[in-house]
Amino acid sequence: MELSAKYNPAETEDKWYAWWLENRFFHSEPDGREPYTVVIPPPNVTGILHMGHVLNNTLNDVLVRKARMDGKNACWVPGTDHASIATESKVVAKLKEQGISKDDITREEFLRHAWEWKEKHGGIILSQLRKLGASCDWDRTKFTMDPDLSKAVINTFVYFYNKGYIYRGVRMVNWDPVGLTAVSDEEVIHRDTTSKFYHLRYFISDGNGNPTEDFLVIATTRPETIMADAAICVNPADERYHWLRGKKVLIPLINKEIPVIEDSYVEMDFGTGCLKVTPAHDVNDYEIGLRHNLPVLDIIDDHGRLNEKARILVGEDRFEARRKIETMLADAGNLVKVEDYTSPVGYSERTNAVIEPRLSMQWFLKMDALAKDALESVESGRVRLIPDKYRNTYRHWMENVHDWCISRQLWWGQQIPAYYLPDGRYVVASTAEEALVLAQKLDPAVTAADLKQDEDVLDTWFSSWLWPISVFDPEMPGHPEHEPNRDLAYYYPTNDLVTGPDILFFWVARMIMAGNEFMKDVPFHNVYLTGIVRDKLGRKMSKTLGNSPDPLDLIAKYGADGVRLGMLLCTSAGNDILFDESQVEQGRNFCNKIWNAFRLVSSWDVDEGADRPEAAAAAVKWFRNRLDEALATMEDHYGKFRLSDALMGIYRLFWDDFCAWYLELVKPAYGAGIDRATYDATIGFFDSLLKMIHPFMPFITEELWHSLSPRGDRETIMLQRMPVAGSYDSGCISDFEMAKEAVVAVRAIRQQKNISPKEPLKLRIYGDFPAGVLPVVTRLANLGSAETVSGSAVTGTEIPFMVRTVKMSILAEGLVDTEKERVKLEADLRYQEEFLAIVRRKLSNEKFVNGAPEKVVAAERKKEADSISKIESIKASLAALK
RNA sequence: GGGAGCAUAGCUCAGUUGGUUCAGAGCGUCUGCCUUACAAGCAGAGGGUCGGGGGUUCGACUCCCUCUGCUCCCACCA
Repeated sequence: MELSAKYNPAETEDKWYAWWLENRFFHSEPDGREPYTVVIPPPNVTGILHMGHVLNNTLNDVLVRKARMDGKNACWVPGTDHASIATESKVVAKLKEQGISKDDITREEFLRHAWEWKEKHGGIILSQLRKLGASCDWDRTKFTMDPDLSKAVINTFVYFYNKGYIYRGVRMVNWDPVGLTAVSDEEVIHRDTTSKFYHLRYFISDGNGNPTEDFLVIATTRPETIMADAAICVNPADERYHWLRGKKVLIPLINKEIPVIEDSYVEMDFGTGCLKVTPAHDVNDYEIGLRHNLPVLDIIDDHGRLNEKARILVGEDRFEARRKIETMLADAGNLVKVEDYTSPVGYSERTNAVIEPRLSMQWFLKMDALAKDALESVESGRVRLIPDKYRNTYRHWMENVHDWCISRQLWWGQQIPAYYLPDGRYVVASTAEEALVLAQKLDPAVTAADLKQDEDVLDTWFSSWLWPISVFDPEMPGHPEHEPNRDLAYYYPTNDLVTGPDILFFWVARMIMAGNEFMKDVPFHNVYLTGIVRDKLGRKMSKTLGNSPDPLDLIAKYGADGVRLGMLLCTSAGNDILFDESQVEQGRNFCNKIWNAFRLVSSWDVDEGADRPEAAAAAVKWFRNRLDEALATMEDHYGKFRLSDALMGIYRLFWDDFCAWYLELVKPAYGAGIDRATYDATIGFFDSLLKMIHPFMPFITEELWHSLSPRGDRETIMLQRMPVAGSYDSGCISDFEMAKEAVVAVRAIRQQKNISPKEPLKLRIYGDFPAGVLPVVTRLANLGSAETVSGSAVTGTEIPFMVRTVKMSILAEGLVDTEKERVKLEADLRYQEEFLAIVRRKLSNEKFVNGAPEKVVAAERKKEADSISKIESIKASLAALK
């Protein structure tokens, strides 16, 4: 069969993936083997594949495939996250397009739309992962809102409630006026934002609500909230304002009288030293309000608009109101000045809306005890963070954790299992039936119809923190006394988790908490934290910037193997990835290289009668050792999660060692057959190389592995054992390296002297050269002859060169430019003499000889000896030139 | 404001306890090649006083101090 000179991934990738699925090679069931378990960081159910997913899942797949080939029972559990706020906002937007407002429909109707949306878009990202080659056990696909997983979430809530960890209360929370829900502290992104600093004049009241001549000036960034001011606050130590004690001031525009209070919270040297206290709309002000028993007046509604309590600008958006009130204040004579100002402003991670600190009734989970154990899990090393610089960050977070606001004012998610009695009291239970029983203990008259379930749902992370447990046994969360089922007992704890550092606290830390709580064991042993995928210019890839390529386009253009390789080549743990399409091109080129190496080998015909050439024998011996060496290095890199190093090692092994040296050495002459021993060895090497490459490039390796030798119907490379490093002879490798150096030197001479590669050259060797690899030089440097001569008298018709300490020369009558050679040799001589002087200076330093380890000193002495012999050799060559 | 990290070739990065010519790799660049596996290729070459300065040491890319530049995390100065 004629093979194309270019590898065509489109012809192989879908075929093999379908075949893998058909044979259920990815499927895992508990058995006697050692398990290797990974759970996918569940992507948003309605999401589509982006470069971050490609990075993450490629790394995951490499680890899983490697473990599988190491003979472990590898299980990679896929699934999706319901992503309550992200999904809900998408559904709201889609309904809006259809002219439907969320306010006009019931919860049940909305959820019906949401589930439709989920059914329609929910599978997309998972099918995209298949394109990438991800070897997930699709039979185990889970969704965080599957009925059993949702039940686990509810049980968890009830468990922590009964344990006293969950409480309900009015607290200042981060309100997202676009998502219309509270979000947790972790979901707020602080960004420096330019705004204005308004200096406002508040007149002192005469006691009857009328302004006097006197006034004070406050500085604020939020003039639209002045109507909610409850006081003006100064530092008690601030003598400038002692005259204000006991006074009342009037809020501009609405002339509302508020007191002046003192609190050391106020910084005297910031702004004017006068702070307006607005308890409803600022976290600190709220705290001050509590201390001073100030009233709370909430003038901003859910959507971020001023409500009727503001008295003016009612119905205006907060930012619009800010613009308008500036003019109004100026007109009223209350605006002293406006300065430009930059300060951190909180934005919603999901909707990018400016967060409004707002007082509201929410559910919280106490974190201190959970965080303490989760910190210990990492500090003790039971969970290893890779790279470990994240341990510091992790510790800091765990030591400063706040209680977790777990309620969300959304519909898409697990509804909080709290049931209210008509009198306002409530009970918490897993089901309405159980709730009724509890409620009737409080009030025997209560009926099922009287009970009203809490409207809110739980934070998405309140379900995903159970993921490593609930995907195996959803009965377990909330029931620590439950006997783990067969799957959970076998697969838990999982081995490695690959995820981004941006969700270290959202997700990773909380999974550790849930694992400790319900399993009394950590959920995973290693957390490999990837970098963020950025573009060439270092900008984060994002939809809005439009700088993120569509992974599927890349796969179509370069093949999945090429994309995987391109991603992995620039990946070191924890560092950001500067992605560029040229890397994918490199990946594609590597596919092509492998493909063409195969084409070469497959074109060979074995000649059973042929003898093995010396060069081939040397090549086989060397490559056998080299392969073992490379395998040992590879294992070392895997052990340290240095996957791009492991890959690069294999890449060079294949391209340089195997293709450029080995194959060139064993390649039979055109039209000639190859001897059996060399052929078999080559097929064996190729087989090993394909296995080494397979975790990184699963498709092409499966394709070629099947073509390389006859295989059974259900034989797959993915279930072959990874070659194991044997012991190797480094002397053999070193000898071969010396032969390579000689070949390179001769080739360089050809280039310099413009000698065709086809012209056989005569080589002279002055000294000892490892005899076993001489045929290598003869073959690849295309030598007509190679003779070993004694002495060092190079004649004027030779071009001398050094390979390590061995002098060699090429006989090249008529091509030797004596003058040039002399200049070159003299330069070499000067270099060597300087080098020798440095070495001798070291060796004559007693402190060095006495202080340095023996090995180092011995090495220096060898340098000295080598240098002396080189100098002698160069001098002899120079003498011969004269 | 607090904390962490980074700075090595044109670009992206290795360099594991200070010590074999340890200053490396990949890509890119330059030169010569359509050589019967591969021009998505082959052969060869050039390129860095390891951010600046100081210190410890027989010896520093590696350890310490300092300066400069960048990044990230955390944080309630309105």
